[in-house]
Amino acid sequence: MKLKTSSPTISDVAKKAKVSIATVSRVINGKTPVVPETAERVHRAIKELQFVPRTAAQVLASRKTNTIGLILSEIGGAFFPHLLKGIEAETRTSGYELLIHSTQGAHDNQRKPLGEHNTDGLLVFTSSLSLDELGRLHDIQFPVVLMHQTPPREINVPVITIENKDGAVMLIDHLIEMHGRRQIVYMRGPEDHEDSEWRERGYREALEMHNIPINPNLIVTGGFDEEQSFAAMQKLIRDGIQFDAVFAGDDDAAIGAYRALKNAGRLIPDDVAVVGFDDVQFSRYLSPALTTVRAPIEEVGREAVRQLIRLLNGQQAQSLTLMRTEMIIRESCGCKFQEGTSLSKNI
Amino acid sequence: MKLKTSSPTISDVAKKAKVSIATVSRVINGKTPVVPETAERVHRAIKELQFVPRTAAQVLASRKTNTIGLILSEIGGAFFPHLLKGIEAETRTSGYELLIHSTQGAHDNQRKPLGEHNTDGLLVFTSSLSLDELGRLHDIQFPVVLMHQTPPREINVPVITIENKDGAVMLIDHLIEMHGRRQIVYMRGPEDHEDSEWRERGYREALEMHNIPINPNLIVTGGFDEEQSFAAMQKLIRDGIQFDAVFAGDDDAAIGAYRALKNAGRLIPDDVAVVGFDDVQFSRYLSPALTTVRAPIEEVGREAVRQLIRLLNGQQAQSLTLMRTEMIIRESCGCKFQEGTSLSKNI
DNA sequence: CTGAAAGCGCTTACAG
DNA sequence: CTGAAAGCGCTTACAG
Repeated sequence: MKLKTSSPTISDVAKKAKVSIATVSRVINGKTPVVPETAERVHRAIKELQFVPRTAAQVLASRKTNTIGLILSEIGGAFFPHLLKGIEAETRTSGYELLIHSTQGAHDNQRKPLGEHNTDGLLVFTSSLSLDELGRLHDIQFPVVLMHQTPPREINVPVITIENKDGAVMLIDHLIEMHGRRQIVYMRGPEDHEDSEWRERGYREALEMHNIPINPNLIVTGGFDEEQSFAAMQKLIRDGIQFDAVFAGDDDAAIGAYRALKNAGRLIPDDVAVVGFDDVQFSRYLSPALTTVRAPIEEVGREAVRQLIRLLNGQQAQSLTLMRTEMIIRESCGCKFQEGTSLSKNI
Repeated sequence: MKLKTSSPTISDVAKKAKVSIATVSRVINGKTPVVPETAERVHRAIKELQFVPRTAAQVLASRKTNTIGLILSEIGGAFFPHLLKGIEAETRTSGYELLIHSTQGAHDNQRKPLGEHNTDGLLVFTSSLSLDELGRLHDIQFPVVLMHQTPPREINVPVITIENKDGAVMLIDHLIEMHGRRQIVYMRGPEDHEDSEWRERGYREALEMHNIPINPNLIVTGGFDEEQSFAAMQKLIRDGIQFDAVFAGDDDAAIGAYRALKNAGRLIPDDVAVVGFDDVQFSRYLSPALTTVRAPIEEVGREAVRQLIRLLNGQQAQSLTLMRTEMIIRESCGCKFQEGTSLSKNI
């Protein structure tokens, strides 16, 4: 005796349409041809019973989850919405579902929130997955695409990332050549953050090209974070270190730098030029509007999904996709624009 | 003969640990007592085989997905990251997974990306779910919590929302009483957006309280969107409508208003005061810093998850949770602050 | 505390 | 084009 409390199953539909469950399954999946009249009966039965196939049963039987997992360390930060927007859009148009998990810094190797047990493939942003887990997934040939992180050489996993070094070089060149700055602070991102390392490399190379010696006092840690960068900038000022420009590492850190500089009564850009990296939403609205490098973050997300789907389809994926960056000149570097146009020129 | 290419299953573990699959299941779930030595053997087998239980099989057998679904209309907008951050955090600490789907405005009633077939309960932001679908879920008693949307009376579903009207009244009162503004524009949000309707009600009531007649020319549509609000504000200016203040509807719309006003050479706040709603991340960084109402968006997300989990546990949920809003006075209303402190005072 | 077995609700060769 | 049946990999009464 069937309880009427639970949702209808495929057998209920089959009974009502007077066909086998195999036929119901076929009209739902639409891959195998079914006689139109029969299909019509099935459709009616589905509608009347308000039948929705249980995903778990489909997944178990078909061994396809139709779901992509996204693992990142934290949801906060102005960077994240751009990334998610691209990923979500591309995932949706591809007909996949999106499962999101934020590790919040803690790699707990015990529970595996996202993996081969509940997704068809994984998108991983920076170092949000332990190397052990990454290695394990690689061993079982589970599809994974990395964003803004290069795997160890023995792990061949596609990577999508951006031209960090070139971007940094453009910024530093501009500060030196156009605005005559020579004492430029670099604010590092979090430990072991690849973006940060490449940006620092660009910073160093650009200084060397202009025969400006690297001053270790000018390299501090801003953590790609407003608060941390605020504190770091305050300390720099308190310590009496001389500088005439700041490469904040990213735009979030630039905000912290702005705040510390303004609190100390330093004028931006007259006393200190400030540049960021990423060109997140708020950057153009800062006062002064932030000169930065535009990272095609949304496109990184889209491309990561595309490559992952290639993998899911058994196709070759591109092992490295390096996206171009572009300098966006606004006012914080010292360039002048007419009042009234500043808000609109880069939109 | 078992193929070695596929991942290990619970039977592989059972075999290796020399127990039944039932016992393996029990040590994994930890609910039923198991003799320590046996459990130890099972744990070792799991580790050696790198066994991860297939979620689909667990879900199918246990009839619990352990997953919460989030449906919203769009990922963009400065509002969204705050909401997601709260939802994600609370979901994670509760041990649930989070499945996200954005409808992008299109209600396709055919495919049901999120529902009873793949989640234990649903979080719905504004009108991203059709009333039909909402009714269907309610009929089958599927747990749903609404955010920023009141359901039809016959559908009793918990709602989390904010004090929109009070917030709007505070803003308008402030503009009138502190800054002597009387020709205040209100920029509506999208069609049928409940937040927008309540804010408009607050706007109207506050004007009436001060015996200022409502001027229909001053009520336009900004769509809670930068571009749309930019266009609306431009049209207002082009049409020669007189006004000395703008209540932008939300902070995204305030940006559009800023841009249009600056392009037209109107000074904010001297010529036109501007106020927003939400207090999203960038609001304090605008120039001039935006006076707005702080909506506890992240907390709305957290509370929605909490209420949903009550439902999942068979407990009563609160049918309406109304969150307090708070006015954040910065500079765009006409209040003066010393240069150098403006960026930090509301952090 | 443990095992045998039924069952969760689908998909998919296989045969016709 | 369609059906009977095996199987996907777990959980959970039931019995002991």
